[in-house]
Amino acid sequence: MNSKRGNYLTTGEFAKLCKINKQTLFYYDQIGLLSPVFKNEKGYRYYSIRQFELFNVIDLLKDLGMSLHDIQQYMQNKSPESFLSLMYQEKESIVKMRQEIERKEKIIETKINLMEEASQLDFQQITVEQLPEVNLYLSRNIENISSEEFVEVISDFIDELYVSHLDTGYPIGSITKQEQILKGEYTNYSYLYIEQSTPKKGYPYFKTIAGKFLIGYHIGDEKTIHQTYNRLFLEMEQLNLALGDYVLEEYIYDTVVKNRKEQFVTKIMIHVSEI
Amino acid sequence: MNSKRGNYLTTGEFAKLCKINKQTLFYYDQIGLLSPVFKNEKGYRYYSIRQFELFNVIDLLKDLGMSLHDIQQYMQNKSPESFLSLMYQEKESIVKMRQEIERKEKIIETKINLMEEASQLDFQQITVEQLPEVNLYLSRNIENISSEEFVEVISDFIDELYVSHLDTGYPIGSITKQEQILKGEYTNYSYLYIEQSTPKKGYPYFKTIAGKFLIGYHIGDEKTIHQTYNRLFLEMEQLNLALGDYVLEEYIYDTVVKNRKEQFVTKIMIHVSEI
DNA sequence: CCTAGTGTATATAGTAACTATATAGTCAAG
DNA sequence: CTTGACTATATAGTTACTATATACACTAGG
Repeated sequence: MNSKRGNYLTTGEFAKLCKINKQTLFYYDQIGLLSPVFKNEKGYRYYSIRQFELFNVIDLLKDLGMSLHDIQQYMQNKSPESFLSLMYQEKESIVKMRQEIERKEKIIETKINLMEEASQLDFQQITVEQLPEVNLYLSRNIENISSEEFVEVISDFIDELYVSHLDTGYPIGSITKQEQILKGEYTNYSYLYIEQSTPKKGYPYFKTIAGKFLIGYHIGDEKTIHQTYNRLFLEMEQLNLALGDYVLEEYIYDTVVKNRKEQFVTKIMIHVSEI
Repeated sequence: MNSKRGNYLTTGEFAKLCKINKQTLFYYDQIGLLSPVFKNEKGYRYYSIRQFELFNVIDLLKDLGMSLHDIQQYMQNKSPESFLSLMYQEKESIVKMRQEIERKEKIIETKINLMEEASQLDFQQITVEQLPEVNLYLSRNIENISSEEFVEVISDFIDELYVSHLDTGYPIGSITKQEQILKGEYTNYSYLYIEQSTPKKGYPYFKTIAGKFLIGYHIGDEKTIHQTYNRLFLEMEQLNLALGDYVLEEYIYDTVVKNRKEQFVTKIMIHVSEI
């Protein structure tokens, strides 16, 4: 039974088992991470089946983001105790990884929903809609702000999105107050915001928005947005609607899906009230 | 408002926002993946806040395993349609990634449990235990097999573990039939197995095992395992127990946690019956 | 026994995606 | 007008492979 070679595997066989390139095994041997149990007089490598379990652990640690160097450090002074504490540590890190993946899955779902919705839209159409409550996470106020301050606010805002996991795939939008709109300063925004499916309790800077909105779309660069505003104001007049407290702007198609600014599409939502 | 620089970010600012190395942005510009909206006459780069959303998408795709080259390919002919189909594709791949992570999380949990249990064991102790039902996934028969056949069976077995996701962190064990044990051929195994917390229906090669077992531990190389068997047989005699149908062997401490073979620990479970 | 085909080995170079270092120009504040 | 903190380019180094070139070994068929 189990003759000559005595249950050992050649490099090729072992590589196939591990589903990796044979060269990788040479490499692992070279750096001393995983060497065959013995080499014969011709230099042929022979691996034991037990080393497959070792390879699996190495592969696991690698997938969890550990460098080959660090894995080797562990392997050099391995013990049941150090293995156990390593596993506890990796358990923590994999939980974080899973949560990250789950977040990204949600972001992708949101992007899919947004794009599917967008594809159904007629950008020429102007509509009036009663918006149900929408939760917005706001930046600090950015009215009449300098470049330097703007950069700081943006950075803080995005850092907050990052640490509090508030980026769920929605675009960053902007709020402009009635005051600026009346002055024709359409790009003198008051706040940046990002929509949230559910409001997070205990955070400041949350605003819940609802009411009647006139919705239209601007195609092209931000610089020409006043034309679209004029078109929308005309429509408001005809419908006997007055400008409400603020206007929301959101990119529908931006640099992510279009090459040229002239093709960008911005959704403009004007808060309105009956006259 | 929003004076001179007009809401643009320098490379350093943008890098900080994206939480990446500034050099990486130079690199992305160089390979044409993500270039600033403009460079001034001194060569200074300026990024727009909208490019942050683009960076986020690039980063997302990168994390999902897409190469920078492929991301660039997409970016060169981007459109709402191609973005949508890319997202559908990535949604599928991220679901698979999540399932992989969940599997690895379970494997780590199993390893932790096994190591915690092992640390409580006294390897000198010989016990008799009534084992509740345990589900084992078996390899093909490997009695009196040649090296070549052994390699083939092992490969098929491990491939099956791989494709059917049967590796849940338990060690690979071996079953030896009474027949071989009586002949003193302790390493003429009949099957390899891996324990399963729940049996998968519809798979052949599943065996459910239960009954009375005499359990002892062999410390050291496989070659000296007959000594431990003799010790266990002596104990069986004293307890008036007869050898049952088979013996199970499992590594408790192997090459994953110990450096030298002399330190390996094998759990030996001898199926027994009252005389 | 020879040969073809498949395997093994080493050595070396190439790759992706950064990352670090060296050198030099820019800019704003005191 | 200098100092310190930025910007730039060019080039080399890093990690973890991956491919290629060359040579030796082993096995099965004629």
